[in-house]
Amino acid sequence: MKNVISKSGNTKTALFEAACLLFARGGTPSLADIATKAGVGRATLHRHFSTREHFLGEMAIWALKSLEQAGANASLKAKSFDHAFWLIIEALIPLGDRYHFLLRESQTLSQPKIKKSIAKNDAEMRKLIAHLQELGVFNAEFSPGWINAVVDGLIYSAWEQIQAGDLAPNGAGGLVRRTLLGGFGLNQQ
Amino acid sequence: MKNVISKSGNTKTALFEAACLLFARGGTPSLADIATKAGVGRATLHRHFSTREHFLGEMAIWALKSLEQAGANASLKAKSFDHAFWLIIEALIPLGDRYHFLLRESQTLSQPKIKKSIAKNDAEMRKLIAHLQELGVFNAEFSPGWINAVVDGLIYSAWEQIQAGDLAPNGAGGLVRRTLLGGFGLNQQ
DNA sequence: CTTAAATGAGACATAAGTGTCTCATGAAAA
DNA sequence: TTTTCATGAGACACTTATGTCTCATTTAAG
Repeated sequence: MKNVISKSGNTKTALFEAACLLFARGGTPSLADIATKAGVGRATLHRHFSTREHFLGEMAIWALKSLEQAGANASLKAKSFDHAFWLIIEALIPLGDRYHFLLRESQTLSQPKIKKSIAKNDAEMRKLIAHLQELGVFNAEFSPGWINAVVDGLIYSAWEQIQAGDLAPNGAGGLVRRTLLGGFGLNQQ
Repeated sequence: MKNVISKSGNTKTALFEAACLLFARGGTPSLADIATKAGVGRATLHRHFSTREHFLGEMAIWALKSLEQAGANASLKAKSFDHAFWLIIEALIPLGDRYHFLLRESQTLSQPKIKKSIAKNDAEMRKLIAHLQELGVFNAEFSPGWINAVVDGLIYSAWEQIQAGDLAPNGAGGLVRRTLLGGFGLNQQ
């Protein structure tokens, strides 16, 4: 019996990762573009996914699971809610392109299950933020929804700058943290 | 002789605004979708624009000019560089969808002139940010490039929340300002 | 009121992307 | 080494979007 971590699994992952990069550039890449970027034949893509919609649906599930896994792994190492939050951010930055795909592009899919999962994770994030506000980590003056939206944007911006070579990967988590906590002002409050 | 601010001008503007909204939803809308959203016939769109590429090019120019105009108008009222910056932000938030289109979607166009103009405006923004760092408004610890990227993200996030009804338009400018200057921490620096 | 301009609708042709299929090749498992 | 599985290439059919055109209608200007 064949090892389930097969080349098939590698092929799918290569396709999903290629698609993420192409979507991050803007526009809507064709299946042919995605296959080429992944280094596989278009026929191979069609062997694994019957339609474009099917491919994007599976991709969204893959992105969701890997992001949830990254978040869960980060939370396991946490010593506090505060710590957990920053570890999650750090874990999500390298996955900024698939995070962006999940929040932006996959919304056009008619996949209530995925939308539900995204909404659930979003609600959990806002809950954590609200809790951190109670703990005095975040200013309660701001709505958790707004802080959450800003966090999403920072994760993607950091990923983009790393991609462009303008930001060192190892320093990204700290940069996002300092940006979120202190802003860019000089103690003018 | 007909008034140049004609229905033709109104038709084009309706198409550009409709396209902005559709692009903001994610995905790549068809010309038929855009025409329908704008409330005009597809043949009419094709009378004004010979190809899809032509339409998107003209749209990018329109977006660029209106954003530049909004920025220039804001700068005229400014009493200082600091003041100018915040007035520009406030002016750009309601145009968040076309700002987003310009930065994201139009990058896929093969239009060096537009890319050049976008790069020029971007450089000017970073220059203003660097100047504000010298003035002590912004913390020089952060790169102007990073601050600029965060500003772009905040403008779009604010626009999205207004669109969704989660943020009052009149309070958006102040929210972005407080976010940028103070972050979400509680004076933990 | 008349004329001109703009537009809508829809048919048709073209182009691009998608989906299916077959044959051949390469890689991996038995 | 043989067999099985995965894949590549490319042809072909289908679908969708785009681009063109004509006729009719509406709107605006004279």
